[in-house]
Amino acid sequence: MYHDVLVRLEDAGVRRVRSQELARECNVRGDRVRADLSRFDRFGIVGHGYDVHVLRINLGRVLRVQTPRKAVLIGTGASAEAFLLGVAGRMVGGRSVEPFDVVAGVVQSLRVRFGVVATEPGWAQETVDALQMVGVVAVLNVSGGGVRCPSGVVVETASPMLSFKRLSFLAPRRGVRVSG
Amino acid sequence: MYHDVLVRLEDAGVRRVRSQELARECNVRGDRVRADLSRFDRFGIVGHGYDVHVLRINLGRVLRVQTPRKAVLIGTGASAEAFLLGVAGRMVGGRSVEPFDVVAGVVQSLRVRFGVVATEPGWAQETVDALQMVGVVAVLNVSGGGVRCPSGVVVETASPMLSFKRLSFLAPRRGVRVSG
DNA sequence: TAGATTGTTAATCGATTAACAATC
DNA sequence: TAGATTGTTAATCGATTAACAATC
Repeated sequence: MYHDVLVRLEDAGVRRVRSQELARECNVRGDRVRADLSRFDRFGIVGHGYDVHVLRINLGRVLRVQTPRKAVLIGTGASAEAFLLGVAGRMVGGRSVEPFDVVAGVVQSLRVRFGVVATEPGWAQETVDALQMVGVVAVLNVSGGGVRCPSGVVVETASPMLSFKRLSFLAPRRGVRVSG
Repeated sequence: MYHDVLVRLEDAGVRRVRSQELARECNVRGDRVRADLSRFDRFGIVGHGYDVHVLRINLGRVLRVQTPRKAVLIGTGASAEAFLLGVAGRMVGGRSVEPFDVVAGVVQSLRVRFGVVATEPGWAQETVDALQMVGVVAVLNVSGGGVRCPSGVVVETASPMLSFKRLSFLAPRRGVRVSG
């Protein structure tokens, strides 16, 4: 979240940022930003805030987004296309459809560690299990299906349906005030 | 999360479910499920677990997903299409492109409370602000852009880029064991 | 009655908030 | 030196876990 904002700020030519400004962009409080960042190191200059570039680089290192990561995307439908568009910011060319065994072989020999599951919902579990078998350790599940995560694997599920149910519960209701 | 699983179970014809089984599907523990559910009511039968249908209905009521909710989707690109596909489970027909003022008028007069922002990233903030002005109280932001949420509005941002950065940090690294 | 499983209470843990000393 | 802002410590809060009594 902070990293995203820092990238935006740097692109906009901003040099210096205070914890409160960063907080505002992220809908949190200034002390929360400082507490979070200081878990890793002292990135700021007391009395002056943070150097945007320096903080972006350091946070990138912490998140390990500096070094390129090989990832495999399983699925051919609209979710797959939407994911590619969302990550690359543009349409990505060059696809071919291969049997899963072939894909698994490539994943294994190239030591791919990250996976995105964009299959039909009913195939999500099987796909994650298969990816785990060939060495994938982190999976983003955008299939809409549920997944029990095998040991040794981190699974993050992103589903518009789930997000919508959460919103439906969290939406402010007239006359009801919720703390936090 | 629980509601999603219950819908799947009911579709599969399952009548009864124990907290541990529900937990397994959601990658949590049985006592967590019981603690969560009992925040709202006593849905279960001691010694026998939960009736899938009864629990689904009750949880649906809590989440307010039973009553249909009017929502407005702003945006015409692939994110918008992908969202529709993800929610409806199929392609949805019947679109027309209207000036935003017209859309705002319709939102206001139909008292639409939910919004999905699938514009280009740079327009997300402006769109959320405009929706707030015409009475929207909950927004799902799938634009890829950042949004500061105006008061009185709940914003949930879903971004593949963000999810990927999180995974990149959480992914198990050889030799490092993390608690939790 | 015996066995199973919920719902609740108490204990633990971690995350957020508040306050402020350190220091640029 | 004065003002601003970080990083840290202590206090608060809420969420998770553990244990078990209640009861179907």
